[in-house]
Amino acid sequence: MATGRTHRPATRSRGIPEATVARLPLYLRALTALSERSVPTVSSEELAAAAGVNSAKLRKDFSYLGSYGTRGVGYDVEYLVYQISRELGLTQDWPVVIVGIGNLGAALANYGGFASRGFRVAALIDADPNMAGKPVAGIPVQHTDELERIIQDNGVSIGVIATPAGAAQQVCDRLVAAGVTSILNFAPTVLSVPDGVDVRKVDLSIELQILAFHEQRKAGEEAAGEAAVPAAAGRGDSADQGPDGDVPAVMPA
Amino acid sequence: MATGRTHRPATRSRGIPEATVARLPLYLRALTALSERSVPTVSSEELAAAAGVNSAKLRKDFSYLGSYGTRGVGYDVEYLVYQISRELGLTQDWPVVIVGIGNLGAALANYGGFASRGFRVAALIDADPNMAGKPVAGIPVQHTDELERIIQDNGVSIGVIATPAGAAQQVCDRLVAAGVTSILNFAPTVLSVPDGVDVRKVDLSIELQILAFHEQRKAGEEAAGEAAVPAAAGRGDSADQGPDGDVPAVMPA
DNA sequence: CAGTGTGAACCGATTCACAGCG
DNA sequence: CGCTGTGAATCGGTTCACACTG
Repeated sequence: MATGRTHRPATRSRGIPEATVARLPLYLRALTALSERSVPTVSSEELAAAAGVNSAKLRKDFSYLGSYGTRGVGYDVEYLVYQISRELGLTQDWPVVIVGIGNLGAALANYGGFASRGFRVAALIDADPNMAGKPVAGIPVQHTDELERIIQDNGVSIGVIATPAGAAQQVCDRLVAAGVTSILNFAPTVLSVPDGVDVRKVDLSIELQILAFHEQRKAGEEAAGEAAVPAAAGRGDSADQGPDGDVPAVMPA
Repeated sequence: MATGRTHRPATRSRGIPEATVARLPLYLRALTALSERSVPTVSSEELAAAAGVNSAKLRKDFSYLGSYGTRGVGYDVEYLVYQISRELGLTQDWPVVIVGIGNLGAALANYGGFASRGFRVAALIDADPNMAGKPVAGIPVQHTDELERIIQDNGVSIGVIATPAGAAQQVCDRLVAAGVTSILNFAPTVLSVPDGVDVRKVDLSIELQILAFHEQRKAGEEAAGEAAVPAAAGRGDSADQGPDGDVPAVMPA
């Protein structure tokens, strides 16, 4: 869906399915953990369990990247870490700016997962003049007026929006005008962007609402007779942790 | 994917596709905005634009709920708000607990989107004794020791984990043992839970990594000749904002 | 012979296109 | 006549099952 129309119909050399791309970070995390424990190789079965997917899917995913395994043995952990990092573009480091330094923005700024993996928080930006200069996560907050200069000076192409919903579109427009081409949006709004700009959305309340839906189902089904809930032994580790599970949601808009 | 095996093979009365469920909150938000502006009816086209999806998908989605529209006219905003709220189970209100009151936990506690839509933050829980008693978003933080009691006293069935990765599984186990059956996990770990418990995951760094992948693609393709990037007129509002775009990711695990 | 790599079957979701209705 | 509702076509992704290989 997302990857809408006319998204590169040609130059279709190595087309990795979006669903696969969305899982690569998952594999990468699991592999990194193995790497830290100096595990040399893993089987698809083991790695799949660690990443929370099933092994057939994992093997299929890797087959899109190339044949990096050894039959009868498994995958070389270090090698795979490298290949996936490269595929995701994490061998270079990406400067990102975070706009909107409220609780959420601060949480993002402090989030270790960014710095550790190819991302560098180039600047924190907020509209509140009182915030200007204050350090958050060791980085001084700068005023929105500086936005364009910051983007350009640092060659930023990825922006994170953590502002209130009302400000999001305006911030988005300025980011895009200044040269940002990928946006991670935490504000609960639909952003409209020109063609060629990718937007991903993370929406906290939507996730809860989806859980509520399923929760309601569970409650309703107790009554509905039937041998409901087979209640197979606890701790069924195998199944998909369906991350965002999902489908990517990137769109040229 | 997520909705793995043997998930209610029977009692298949009103089966709403997971992909549709994941979009209902989106429609609901757009409808709420229209409702506040006292707009009485919308066409599928208009509503789809406001929600960031295409109209065919929206109509198909609504068709799973029933025939709530009027041909030649559109949908009644108020009525639809009610129907979707009911379908999502938001007419009742769900007490939730947030475990791990760091920056992220605090951001979640302050997040207006929860309280406004069927959710009530019943308690904030943190392992740090120094946090105990401190109010965050007007709610006093309680110590982890109280977790089981809090869950039971408040009949909490939905828990939010915003702890560091290392603590997540342990917290999860305790939540589940105390009776929680839906978990929203912000910690970058794969949680394993018994059958019948739903887990949804929100992972900040994964989203960025997916953006990086696409960003890298864009950079690479400039060189690769070809009439790349047709650059259709700016601000293409129609296309999917593919929210989490996604596929649900709920799993009985 | 254990475990990868992959064609083929399957399944759910999206899109198309138009019949049906207010 | 305009817009909904939906069967049919299509697409992308997942699962199956097994041939192949180190």
